[in-house]
Amino acid sequence: MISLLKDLNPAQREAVVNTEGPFLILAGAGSGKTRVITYRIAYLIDACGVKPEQIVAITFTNKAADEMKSRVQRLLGKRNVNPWISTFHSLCVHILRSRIGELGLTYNRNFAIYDEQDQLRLVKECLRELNLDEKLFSPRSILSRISRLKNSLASLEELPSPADDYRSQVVEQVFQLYQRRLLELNALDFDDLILRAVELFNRSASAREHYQELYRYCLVDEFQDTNRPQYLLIRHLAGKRKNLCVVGDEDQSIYRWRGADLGNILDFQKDFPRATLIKLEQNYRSTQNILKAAGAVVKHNIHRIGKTLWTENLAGEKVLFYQSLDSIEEASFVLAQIVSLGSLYKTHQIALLYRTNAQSRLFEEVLARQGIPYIIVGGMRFYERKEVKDILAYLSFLINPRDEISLKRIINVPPRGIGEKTIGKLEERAAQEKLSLWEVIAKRREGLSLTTKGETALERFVKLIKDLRQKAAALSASSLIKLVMDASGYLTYLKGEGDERAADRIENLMELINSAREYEEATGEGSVTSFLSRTSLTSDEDSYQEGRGVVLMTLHCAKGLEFPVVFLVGLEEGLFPHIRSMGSEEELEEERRLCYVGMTRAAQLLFLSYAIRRSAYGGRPRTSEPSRFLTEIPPELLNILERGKVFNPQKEPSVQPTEAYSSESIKEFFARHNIPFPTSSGEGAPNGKRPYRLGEEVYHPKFGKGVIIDIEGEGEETKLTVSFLRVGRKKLIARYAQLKKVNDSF
DNA sequence: GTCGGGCGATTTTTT
DNA sequence: ATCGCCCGAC
Ligand SMILES: Nc1ncnc2c1ncn2[C@@H]1O[C@H](COP(=O)(O)OP(=O)(O)OP(=O)(O)O)[C@@H](O)[C@H]1O
Repeated sequence: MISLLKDLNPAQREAVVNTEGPFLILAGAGSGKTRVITYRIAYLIDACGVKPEQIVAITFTNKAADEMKSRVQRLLGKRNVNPWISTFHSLCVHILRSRIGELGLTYNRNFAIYDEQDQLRLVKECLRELNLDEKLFSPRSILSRISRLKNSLASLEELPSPADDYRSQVVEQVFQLYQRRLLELNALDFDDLILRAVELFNRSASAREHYQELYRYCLVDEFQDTNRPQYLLIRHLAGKRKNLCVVGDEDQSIYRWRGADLGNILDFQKDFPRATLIKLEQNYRSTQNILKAAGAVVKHNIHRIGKTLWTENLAGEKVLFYQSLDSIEEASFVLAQIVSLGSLYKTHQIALLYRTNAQSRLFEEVLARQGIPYIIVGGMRFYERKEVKDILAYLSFLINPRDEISLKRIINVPPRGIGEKTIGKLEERAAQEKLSLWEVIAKRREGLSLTTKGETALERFVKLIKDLRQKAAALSASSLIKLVMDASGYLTYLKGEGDERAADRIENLMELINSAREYEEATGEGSVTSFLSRTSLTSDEDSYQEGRGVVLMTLHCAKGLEFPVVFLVGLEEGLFPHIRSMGSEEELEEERRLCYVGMTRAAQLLFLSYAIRRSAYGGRPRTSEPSRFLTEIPPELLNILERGKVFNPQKEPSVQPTEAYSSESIKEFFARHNIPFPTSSGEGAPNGKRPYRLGEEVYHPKFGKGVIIDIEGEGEETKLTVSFLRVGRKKLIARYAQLKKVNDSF
């Protein structure tokens, strides 16, 4: 334990050895906040004799939780020690599965957890019931407003203050019905998990005292991104002991869009007036250049407290910047650069970060083609795939007969002749007689003038469900999944489709069985409910194993992680900052913080790239200007790579930056590996002098370096649109503009 | 009444 | 790529 403390600086040590009472640690990126949490846990167990199960640590993502678990494990050696380390949501599910009865509502422990798909179905159902037109009130936006409303609430017992405009009134109306339905369906959405846990602690002294007694030490990472209900939960857990340690960085607050509230930091200081405030100012992660560049970007935020952050690390390379003509070239550059870094870095030391999940596709393709191992974190989630969701919906409905959303999802999947009309009649009766849909289906279908076909189909469906339900009790999740797939005819149905798409789906279902089996083996937990919890709470199949390859993920996912090499791609206005976040200064500042988070993930090398043209899903390519964040980095911190060249870190870059690249061009690289290189369409003036080409790099005495993105007219009349790195897009007349061609590397 | 094909609109970020 | 919607086939 003495050796533990050697790895800490004095400020960190203070935060670790003072184990009693409230602590607030505010500090910049890479200053060792997470290290404080992990060491504090280890110290509590090792030096203070605290029982591991008396400690609860909360992180923001499952990845972060896993990471923290293994770090703690490592600090404590081989001893098998299990403090509770999880996300807010997992913790709440854990609490609610054993105590939800004490809410005094009609919930029971087999409650379903609704993901966004389920939520949308429910919102649509509510809209229909309220005779509101989906066209006028998009379910998506209603849902997001409901979520915002809920996350601003102290608890679900509290009614929102009445709104004055019509739309807000509609939202509140839908919200009320939506919550009532969730209760009827014995289901909770993600927000409810927190809110109902808070409500449980408000209402049940016994539950509250139980957990306060159990969790004597409470630690929270990424505190800046907690929302109101999460803060209230923490406050409950801290109880009278107030052994609460929270760490955060307001510059890394990137979840305000889902209700994260910096006010929590102020409230913490109000609610725990004797809290010790600790600031950490030394960054241990990044090179000076990376840190300076990231700091320069985030300084452009006006609504910011500001803080000191310095490092003893080397200056390192400048931030490397590559400007490509289109997204394909960007992917090619990244691929070539990763290959050329191959001698210095292992693939798993490299991360590829982007703003939106959709951007991963191209990179996946080039990496796969080249045989470079990679893993994708998040994105198209396994448990959200249609076929997987379908089977999980069967499970959910078997376990929780009130789960009508799942029932309606699977009642005619595979198609068994129970169509819209039939379901309509059943629902009508359910509403009239105040029965659940399933009760009507199972017991009260007479006299509904159903077709013979519908009637027999229902008869068989009822038999199927009753049969499955009877067997379910004795089966593990994996066996039940297998049984459901066979008995429901789902597998046969997919096999009948016969195309490769269906083959993929079958494979995914086999993988589902597998993941259930692995879960059972890893946890010794056979219950279907607990497997269903897991599928709702964790996004990835256990695909995220360290050391498996280049890590591809969104910037949001990367929070809290660190990599020797980071590629931050798609730095274009409209993409990053994202067009939908450019509406207000607040949103823009959040995008900027996201950029700061991304840049500060890098320890040694940071590559930024940008594509002039990019085609969105199927549509025509759009041209865009470089992200404003690029222009916010002081030029002297940037090393602008020439098109077609990769950076070669073996040469000494800080002396002569322009000579720092390898002479192997990307083109040669592709030729060597026999990959067709994406070409840009050549256009330009035919007469006399060498014409300008689209995508060509030029230099303007006033505007600096830029790339030609459009050419109009011919000869003397040629007009060029040039995207300049520093000043953005300009239209120039070729004859007058004193443009110099920079080079012709392709 | 049900089902499947074709068509158009639509996707930020996550638990 | 996927979902909702519309239309024609059974
Ligand atoms: N006192 C220290 N001595 C040496 N290395 C340290 C020290 N404190 C932290 N580090 C290292 O610095 C890096 C960043 O630490 P950590 O992830 O805990 O920072 P953080 O503040 O949580 O970062 P962020 O907010 O950016 O996620 C890690 O690699 C960690 O091992």
